[in-house]
Amino acid sequence: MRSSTAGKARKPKTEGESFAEKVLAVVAKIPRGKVLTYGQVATLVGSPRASRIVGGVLFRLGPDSRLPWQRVINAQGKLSTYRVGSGPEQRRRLEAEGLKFNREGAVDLKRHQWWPPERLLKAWELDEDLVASIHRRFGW
DNA sequence: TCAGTGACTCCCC
DNA sequence: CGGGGAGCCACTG
Repeated sequence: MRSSTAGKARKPKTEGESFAEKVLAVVAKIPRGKVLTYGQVATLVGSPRASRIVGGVLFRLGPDSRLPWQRVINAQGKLSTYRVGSGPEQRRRLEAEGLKFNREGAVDLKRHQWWPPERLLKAWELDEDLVASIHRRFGW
């Protein structure tokens, strides 16, 4: 067995799912009419600072995916997908679920942001310290 | 193996 | 409230 790469910690990989797979699993659970931010998703899969990677995963997923990718937005309550062309599609889908956009193109996160129920957190085996940090960081 | 990349976030002014 | 800039880190070729 190779004696590891020098320095940086690598992704588990033998630990079952990859980062991307975890992201998709979380996204699949977001209820209709609710949203998560990229940062929340990253936090929920155990890498609080990997929000950009979450975006990359969803980008590669493609707009035709069966998953509710439209329910992931940025921390400002706005859509980050205009840059890649799927902004109108995402907005249309969210409005179809009852979300309202204000004049600046943002939804009310306080009202629509979702947090998984305890049983899901358990199923995802989130570290207790992580859950505690989530409470602190997002005031959940 | 490794440097480049980006559907992000935060911080500072 | 808005814009600029610097981190961030899994993924990609």
